[in-house]
Amino acid sequence: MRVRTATDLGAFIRERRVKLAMDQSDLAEKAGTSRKWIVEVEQGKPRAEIGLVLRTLKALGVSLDLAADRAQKTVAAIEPGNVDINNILDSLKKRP
Amino acid sequence: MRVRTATDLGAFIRERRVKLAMDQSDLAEKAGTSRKWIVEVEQGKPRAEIGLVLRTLKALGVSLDLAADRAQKTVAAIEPGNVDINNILDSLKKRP
DNA sequence: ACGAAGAGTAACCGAACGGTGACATATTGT
DNA sequence: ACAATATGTCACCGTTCGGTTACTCTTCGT
Repeated sequence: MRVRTATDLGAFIRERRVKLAMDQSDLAEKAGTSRKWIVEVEQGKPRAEIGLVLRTLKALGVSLDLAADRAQKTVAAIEPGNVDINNILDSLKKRP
Repeated sequence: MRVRTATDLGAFIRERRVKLAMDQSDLAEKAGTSRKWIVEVEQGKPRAEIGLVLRTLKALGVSLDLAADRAQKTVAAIEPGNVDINNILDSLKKRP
């Protein structure tokens, strides 16, 4: 599922929790947090901390993947047919 | 990229930012946050809030996907060949 | 009809957040 | 060598966090 907002996240977590037949207390314990926090996150709290979110996803057996959108190009790739010379130079420069 | 920890997240964000030839100030502005926050997140701050993280990923043209791990099964699916009768009943129950 | 279980809410509290502005180091281009 | 740029760090501050405990309100099984 593609997650764009905290609300998406909350919906996914709840759905997954229910599918695993856990109640909020179960999940809270497994994720090492409080039931109150689970309630808030499932409601889409945007200020929840990622650390807890990641632990919660782990407790739910959910993996999180990031991918650069094809639509958005790097500056070096905007000119068609270009080699990304800047990145090549950068990575060479960083070696001691 | 699979993200398991806040450190993973930070590394990905930095990598992506550099590829897009943005500095921390650029990204902070685009994501609607402060440069200080970008610094901390790139360093793997586990208590950063997801709302800002999601905005930052958007600013970087990165999509976030969640997927239930195949390994972990729902309770209803543990018994082989079972129909997930609980979920069916639940969804019927929820209709007004 | 009854009690149990799940979910949402409230008040309280210390701890940490994120923004600002300034300063200190790298690192870069000329 | 110099100035410009980028990154990391600091102190300060108002705001909000997350945990705890207790209470309500449904919904459920019996």
